[in-house]
Amino acid sequence: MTARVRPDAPKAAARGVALSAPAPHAWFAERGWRPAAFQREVWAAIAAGRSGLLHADTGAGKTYAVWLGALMAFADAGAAPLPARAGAARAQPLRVLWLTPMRALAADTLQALQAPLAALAPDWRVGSRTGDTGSSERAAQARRLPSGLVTTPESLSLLLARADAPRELASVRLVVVDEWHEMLGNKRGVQVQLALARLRTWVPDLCVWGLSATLGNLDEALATLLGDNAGDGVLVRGPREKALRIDTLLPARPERFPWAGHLGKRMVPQVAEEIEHSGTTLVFTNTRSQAELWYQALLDLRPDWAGLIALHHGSLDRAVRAWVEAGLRAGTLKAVVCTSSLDLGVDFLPVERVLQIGSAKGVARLLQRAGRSGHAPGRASRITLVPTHSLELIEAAAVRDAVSSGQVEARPPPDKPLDVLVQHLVTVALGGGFRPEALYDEVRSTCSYRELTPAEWQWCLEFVRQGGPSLTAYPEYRRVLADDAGVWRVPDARLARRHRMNIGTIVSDASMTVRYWQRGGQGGALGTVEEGFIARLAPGDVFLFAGRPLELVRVEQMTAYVRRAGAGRPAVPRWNGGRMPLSSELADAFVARLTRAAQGELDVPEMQAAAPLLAVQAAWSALPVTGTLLIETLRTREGWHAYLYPFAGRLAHMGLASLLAWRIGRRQPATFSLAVNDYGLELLSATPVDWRAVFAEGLLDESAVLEDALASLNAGELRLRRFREIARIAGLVVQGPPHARQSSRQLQASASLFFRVFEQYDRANLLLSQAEREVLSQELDVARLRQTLVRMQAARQVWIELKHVSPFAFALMVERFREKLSTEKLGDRVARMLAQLEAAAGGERGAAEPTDVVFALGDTPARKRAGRGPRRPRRRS
DNA sequence: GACCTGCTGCGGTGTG
Repeated sequence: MTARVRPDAPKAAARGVALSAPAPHAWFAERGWRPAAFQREVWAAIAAGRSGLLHADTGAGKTYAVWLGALMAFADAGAAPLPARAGAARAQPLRVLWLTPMRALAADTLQALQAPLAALAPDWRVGSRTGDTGSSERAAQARRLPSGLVTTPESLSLLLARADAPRELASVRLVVVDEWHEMLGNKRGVQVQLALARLRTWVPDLCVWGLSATLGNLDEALATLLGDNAGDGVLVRGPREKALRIDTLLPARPERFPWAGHLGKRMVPQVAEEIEHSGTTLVFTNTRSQAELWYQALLDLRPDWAGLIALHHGSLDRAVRAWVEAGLRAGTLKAVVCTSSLDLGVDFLPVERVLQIGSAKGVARLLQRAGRSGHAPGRASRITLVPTHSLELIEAAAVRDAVSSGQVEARPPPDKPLDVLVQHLVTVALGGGFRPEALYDEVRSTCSYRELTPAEWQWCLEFVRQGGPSLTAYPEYRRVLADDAGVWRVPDARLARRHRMNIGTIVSDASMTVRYWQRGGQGGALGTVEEGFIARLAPGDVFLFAGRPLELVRVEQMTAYVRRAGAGRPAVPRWNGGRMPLSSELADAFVARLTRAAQGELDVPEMQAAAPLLAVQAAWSALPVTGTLLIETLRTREGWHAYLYPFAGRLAHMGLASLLAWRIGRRQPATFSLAVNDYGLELLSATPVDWRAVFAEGLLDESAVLEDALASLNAGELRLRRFREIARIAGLVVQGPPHARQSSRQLQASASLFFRVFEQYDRANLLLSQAEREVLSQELDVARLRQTLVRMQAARQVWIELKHVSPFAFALMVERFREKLSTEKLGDRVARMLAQLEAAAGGERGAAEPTDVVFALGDTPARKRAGRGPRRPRRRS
């Protein structure tokens, strides 16, 4: 193998990487491959035994990953030249572990690796191992692992739990973590960190490489991947991102475009038009029910597209989704309406257009989705934003600004989640056992646990030894015991099986399978919906799911049996999914846009389309711009309203709203209704509040924010919810085997029981405090909340006494009505509000009376029936 | 009494 000096690697040189990289093997040369600079950089680093992180933008990642996979063959060849090994009788032992976050990616990766590996290293066998792996392959792997193994973090943990793990895994030379950005910020990533620490103990000079898409904290991503060895890591950047085009589908009549709402059905005809004139299109929506509704709406408009457009989201059965994916690959589908379920995964070459309905909520997500189009080399990616209300026009302009200035979100790794550690302890006890002192050092070599205190460590040991003080009486919580030699092991095969069935950190929602009803047998599975939704239906009711109206036939054993239903007005399932807030990066770009608009700069089509709304906002109130805190107050029949726009995302706003309400309530008795969205929040009191006086009294003080936030919310309920997940991960409650799985309701009940027991008898239980920490950081976004308070204090306050509900306030008002809907359908009510607002906005501004909307909202059904108009406002002095 | 916000991802069963 020849070496070649590479003159152009300033970055690598700065970090001290060897400058020589092997030339491509003849097999590659014959195929015309000329490695790019960054590929050589990675290659050289691996040849030098260094670890690192390769960052390449979406769309190119897969390809690079494959090259990296080929590189590992060369890395290994350093020890034994390829030609000599070609005829080797004995296959290589496990050399390379390749981790992917998705089973589907494992299959793809394997396929891509097979040809180059067969040519370069014929004595290598490659295989994959995921939950999909068949029993014969499993049996073969139990005898002998392949030389290159593509697997998931969970399956790797299962490998670590094998008694022969130390011997079997000691031959590993290189671990590649694909899509590291997907795992870095969550507990799956923590599980990967722990597994890597384990492997490093057996293989001190283990080479570890991460592959990552665009990320705001690349250095941290590298450090987290490598733990204590980070000092030696190399960060390699791929070529500058490919051409990316972000445009917006502007509403036909911007001045009539709604100020609130999220479905965006008004845009259906325009979207259909775009689909009509494009190649294969992905239509991303933010929620599963929104995907269902959009799919239906498109079909209603274009019945001739039946069979040409499809639906894809996480609650659909895997077989259904596989069919859609195959259709995409084959290019037989014109469009697919989907959720994040198609963010990752198979490279769909034929995808030409990507449409994003509603806010993408973050820059990284937008880039990820844009990257799904124009996958072929030399083709640009294009994403078209489809706003669902007027404020999203501004967001569209903002997100493009953020992309061009490289403002991408960071994903911070979780801070020592003890549930994951507890699970890992049992895994390690199964996989050959451990000595606490040595394992403590190993665990602390990871980034997430480097601050783990001896007391916390002891607590975890005790917890796996006997379940902590309150569970000592139960044998199933005596999971790990020290043997005579002082090695901690799992003493019981039954406990071992129980643990293996519970490995992993993903905890799913309570859900029920939906199946076609068939006499004398089970019909095909369509997917899953939440138990709570089905519970509200009676047999005969119709709901929309998997893109078709279904009639509920009966419910049996966690399965809802259905048949096709005719036309009608179906219900749409609701899933209590995640609640992604607008990212700080995007919010900042949003405010920057408003600030420029306030200076008269409307230089892009989106801002021009938003101009009517901005004009009304400016005339009736003011634009919330950088450095100011806009506080709108309003007096209606409902009471005393205050609207604030901190732009901190809905999670922080929720915390902030309840915090403010609670602090005001401490000064004077008051009850508040709260409403939040990603832009701001509303406080509404039925009794008089002197807002200015209240805000003057240190209401925005950021000290004691933790205590106040917890006190102000129903923190108990939030903590319990969080604790349920923790209990599953820590192995306190287990699902049981697939054939006799407990219902999620049962699981929840037992988790709640533990919660209460711990609260009463074991207050020091660290899993309880972890639940609290997770509530604060993940449900309330406390760091952002605190930051926001600081920023609000420093800002200049702009007080506006509203006469009309301002456009920004309008969205919040709608939000609140969603919560407590009475006699009127939300849609009707919003439509009426809109009509009146538009009338007010369209008429002579001075002439409009301060009535309309606000007071119409206070209209009672009785008055409406009596045909009387809205009551006149009772004006305050 | 419906509802028109709320994403994604994995794993296990068996033994000659």
